[in-house]
Amino acid sequence: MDTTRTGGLRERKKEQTRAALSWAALRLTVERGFDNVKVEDIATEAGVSPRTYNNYFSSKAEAIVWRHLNRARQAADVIRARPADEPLWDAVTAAVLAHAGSEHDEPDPEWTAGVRLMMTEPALLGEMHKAYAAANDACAEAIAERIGADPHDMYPRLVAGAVGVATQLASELWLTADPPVPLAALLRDALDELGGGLAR
Amino acid sequence: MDTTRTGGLRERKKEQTRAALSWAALRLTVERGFDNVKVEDIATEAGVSPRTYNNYFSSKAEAIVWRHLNRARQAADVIRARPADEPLWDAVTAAVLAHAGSEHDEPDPEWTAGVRLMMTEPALLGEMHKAYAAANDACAEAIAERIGADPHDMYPRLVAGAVGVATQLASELWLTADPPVPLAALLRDALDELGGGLAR
DNA sequence: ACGAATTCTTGCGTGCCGCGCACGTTTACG
DNA sequence: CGTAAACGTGCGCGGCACGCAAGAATTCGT
Repeated sequence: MDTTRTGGLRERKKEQTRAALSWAALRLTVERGFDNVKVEDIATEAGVSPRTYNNYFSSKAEAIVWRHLNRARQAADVIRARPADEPLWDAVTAAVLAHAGSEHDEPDPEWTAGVRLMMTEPALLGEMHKAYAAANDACAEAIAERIGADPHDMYPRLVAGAVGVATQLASELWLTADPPVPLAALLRDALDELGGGLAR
Repeated sequence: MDTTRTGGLRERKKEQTRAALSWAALRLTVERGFDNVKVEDIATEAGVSPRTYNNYFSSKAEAIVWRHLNRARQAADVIRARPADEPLWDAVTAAVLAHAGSEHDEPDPEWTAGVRLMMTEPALLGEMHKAYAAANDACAEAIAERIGADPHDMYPRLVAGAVGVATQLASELWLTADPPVPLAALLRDALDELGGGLAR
């Protein structure tokens, strides 16, 4: 009876409208600019009441960033999927690189537009950083599992945080690179630098 | 005629009211909680019109975090003040440690309350992360100067970002440490780990 | 298979916030 | 000392987040 693996029919519908909402918010904001979009527009676009919109997201920014946050969270699963005998840093590096579109660019213009929007619009910067922080926590948990540490310890969270910084920085440089540069290369550079030690 | 080094009489008055505003916002929010404080209260507390408040800060969160941001910016100057022959990482480490209350704790309860508030109240998290990002940019600029690199290069910004993560993480662990631990120790641990390389 | 209970959606109303506009006052400068 | 620029302030508007309660849809027990 279940079309997907998650049983609840109701939950699937919820996630579906939530995704539609976030998608509509992103699309409209890219088209018109952040403050030329009213909540009513987003709700209408997704076929829902404006009031319902606020049952899913408590701010415009939250709706827009949600997709990006979801994607960032998956990085934790990719880390978990790495072979257990791999050294931690190699596993993390490989996971991040694999998660960010292996080696050749498939820019996915819709997604890059989203990233560029987040970094451009000041009203979204805060929410973006919150999303990165949440993703870092998820990664820290995965890393802690892997090395058998407490998720509240310093080391796993430090590693996760450093990876987050590298990702953010690589993304930003990638967006503003005048001769386009593959994202994977930037990521690898940043991660290698962190892995090798900043004191040199 | 000038009581301080910055000449403009007008500018000093501006910075003064801005500081008063930020201080009032912080104090009231610590006392009553974030959404039990109205802008009118903050403005009244600082002896200014509510309308004027919005000429200085465009949101409650911005006002509260402003002091913290200002303090974080100073870290860049501390880095610049380090002897030029010192290796980069040592200079950065020393600067951060010196900037965060050398070795023995002078908790400054007013300030710790502010930090705890920022990390507790979800409505402030976004603005806090934005502040850290701005501070990172300032530090990256100082670092770039020191090593004679372009501020837009990857390396200085990576170093600054890593330091920012270490600072954030150390602060958080410090606030939630059941047997109190000196902040400097946590900072040193995090920075050493980053300096020595995360691949081990 | 059918009715009850839980959950979701929606309309309405409220309080607050950010900001544009215009005017009076204060400050800087020649 | 007079002119011009910058600042503070009152007024008002559009929008947003959310509490509340009623209606609709879905799940579950039997």
